[in-house]
Amino acid sequence: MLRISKLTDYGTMILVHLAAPGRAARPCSASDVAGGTRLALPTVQKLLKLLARGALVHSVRGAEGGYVLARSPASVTAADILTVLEGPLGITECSTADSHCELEDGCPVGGAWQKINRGIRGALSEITLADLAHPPREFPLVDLSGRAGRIRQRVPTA
Amino acid sequence: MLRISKLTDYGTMILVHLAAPGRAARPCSASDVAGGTRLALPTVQKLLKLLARGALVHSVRGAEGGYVLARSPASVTAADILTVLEGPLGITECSTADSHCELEDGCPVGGAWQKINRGIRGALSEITLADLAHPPREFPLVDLSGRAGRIRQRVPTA
DNA sequence: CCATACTGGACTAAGATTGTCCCATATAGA
DNA sequence: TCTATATGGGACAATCTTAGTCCAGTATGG
Repeated sequence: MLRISKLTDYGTMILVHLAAPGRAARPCSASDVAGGTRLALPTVQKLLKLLARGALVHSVRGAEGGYVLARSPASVTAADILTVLEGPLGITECSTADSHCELEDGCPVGGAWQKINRGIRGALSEITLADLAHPPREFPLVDLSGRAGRIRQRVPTA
Repeated sequence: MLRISKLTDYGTMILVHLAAPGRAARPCSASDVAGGTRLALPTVQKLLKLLARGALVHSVRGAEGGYVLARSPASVTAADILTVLEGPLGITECSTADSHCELEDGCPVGGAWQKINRGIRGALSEITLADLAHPPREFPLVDLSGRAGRIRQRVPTA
């Protein structure tokens, strides 16, 4: 629960790939990224478009084109990524957009969700892409579950 | 994004309803709860079953039966509620159950999700049902969005 | 007994998510 | 100029999840 979508997870992987040192020099094509992340090409293409539209990566069209990180890894937070890939964050529907709540008045719960929301947003804002990209050791991995893997989309054949 | 399901939102309303002072005395039937919360009866029944199975409410069968809060409102956290209604919490699939990640090794992102996970869990553990039930004023409602309503299921007719 | 209520599960409809593909456009280099 | 390489912007179907409803079974107070 409270889960982020797989696409978002993939998108994060892509950003991490682009954040690797040296990749800021020349653009990295979608194919390159797909190869490097072992994600399926069409999916990578889709995600990169989204990331470009969200201004997290900069795109260069044409031959020799590709994608480059738009900002420094340290300045991109997890909250930024989630916002771009999943829309404005909010735990309940009401806490995001223009929602017409039929019980606005007698709804004492809303305020608390907002507080929780802020807590979550805080946690998401503390992690930057640099943190994600880099050190596997910095996070104790206290492990709420016993496993640290992640389900990945299997690449068809190529 | 990072949204909780409507069912969870409804479930929280139900708990808040049951946490009202005086309701700990005699059991409250599903119909009562539906009436009090303006949610549809079948939905309330379903949710109450889940809450009972999760040991958040205690059920009394037979005539004059119903549901009573199993613990004091102050001892039930939002994390408890979410866990019961949406299963073990975890931002990514890998962070919850037994997932077989095909890229376990070269996956530097996992650890960071765990950290984010802990931040979120912390935020969720700070809010109790008592907070949710009670004071509408205690939470500043800094308002990340401009609205504070919540979409509710419309009761058919009755 | 019988009306009241919970228990467990099945079931459908609706919606969101995933993953793929196609065509238009832009550009580097021969 | 021409061509191969890439992105841009959708459309699209398959699939999974969510939401909501309903029914047969069991327990219990009066």
